[in-house]
Amino acid sequence: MGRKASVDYDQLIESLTEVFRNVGYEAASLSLLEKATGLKKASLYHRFPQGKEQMAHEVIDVVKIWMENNILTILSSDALPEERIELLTHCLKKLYSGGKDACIFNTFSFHQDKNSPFGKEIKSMVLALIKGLAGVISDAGYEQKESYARAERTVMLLQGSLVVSHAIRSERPFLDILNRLDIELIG
Amino acid sequence: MGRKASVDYDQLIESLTEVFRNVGYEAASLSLLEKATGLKKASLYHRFPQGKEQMAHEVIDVVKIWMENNILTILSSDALPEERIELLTHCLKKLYSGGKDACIFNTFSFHQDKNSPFGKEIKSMVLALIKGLAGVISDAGYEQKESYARAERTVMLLQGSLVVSHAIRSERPFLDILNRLDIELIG
DNA sequence: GTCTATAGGAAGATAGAC
DNA sequence: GTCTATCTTCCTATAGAC
Repeated sequence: MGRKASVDYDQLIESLTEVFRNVGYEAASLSLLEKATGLKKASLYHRFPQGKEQMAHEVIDVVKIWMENNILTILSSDALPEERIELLTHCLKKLYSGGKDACIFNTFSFHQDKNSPFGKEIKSMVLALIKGLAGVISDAGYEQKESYARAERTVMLLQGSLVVSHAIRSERPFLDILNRLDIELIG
Repeated sequence: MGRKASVDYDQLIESLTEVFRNVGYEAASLSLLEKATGLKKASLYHRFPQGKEQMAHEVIDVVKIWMENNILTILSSDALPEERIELLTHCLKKLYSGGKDACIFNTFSFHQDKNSPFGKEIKSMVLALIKGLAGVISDAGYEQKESYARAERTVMLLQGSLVVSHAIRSERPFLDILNRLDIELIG
């Protein structure tokens, strides 16, 4: 009785991430996190002595590093803008499971306190993403101001398409936007 | 001691709405709802015997009626498309407090259970909004398919701009989209 | 129709055995 | 490093006085 779980850190964070981003921080109870990770509460506290808030912070940190190593690396590569956008498209499709999963940028923006403990990290990630996209657009020949506007607009469309996809329970809106990513960015 | 509150139904629903849409269903504890409404838990249960879930349902119902009587009425009026869009813009600006408030379509799409008890209502509201917008676009001369695509895209942009505005803690992205509403819809 | 008081359970968090 | 058992706090919900 009482099988031991033993999960490596990456797997652990991945499970936590899935819960946090799909139900939100407050609704992510330790019971849900137990089920998702296969670890008991006490084990989670052993790994994250500060509890749920620490879990969320580490989730955000890992997502940030993932974004830097994947999205932002793709965007700042020396490939052609069209090729970078093609890679980005596949990356986003996988990241959001084709529209089924929510985005942490959205989820973690809701909080009981007006100023959530995650606000600063989320803000810097969103701004970094917009900046990265603006770089590709600039490389495609647009001037800086227009590049930033297009980048921000594309982030809005992606976020909005996820909201609409979840609301109407269809992945089509998200996939439609993904398929037009090149047009939105540099078309 | 123990001042009586006595709040009329509309004021009550408005207070509940503010909590629900800004922190989400799960995080909207009765304590928060008490503070927002000025009524004690037992009084809230007197008004809503089914508890929190009933409160949320009635909030959604009132929002739906508000949407029909305001947004959808504006969109289907016999004024010029440009004039309807102008009215819509003011309406949305007020509804979301210039970008400060979140949208119930987004908030209520997150739930512990994969199938939330509010999913159907939210879905039908979002589809009704898209349909209403598509009507204006059609009236401006676009064909049906293109009208629907533009309408859906505009809803995405609005939702996405709210997400981005909250994430970067600036109302500018939302206000930017509002200022371009006419271009997005019939430009 | 509102309140105080409280039941009953789930939440976050800890102690200590293995 | 994981577990069971427990603690305390908060949450949803109810009983009953006014």
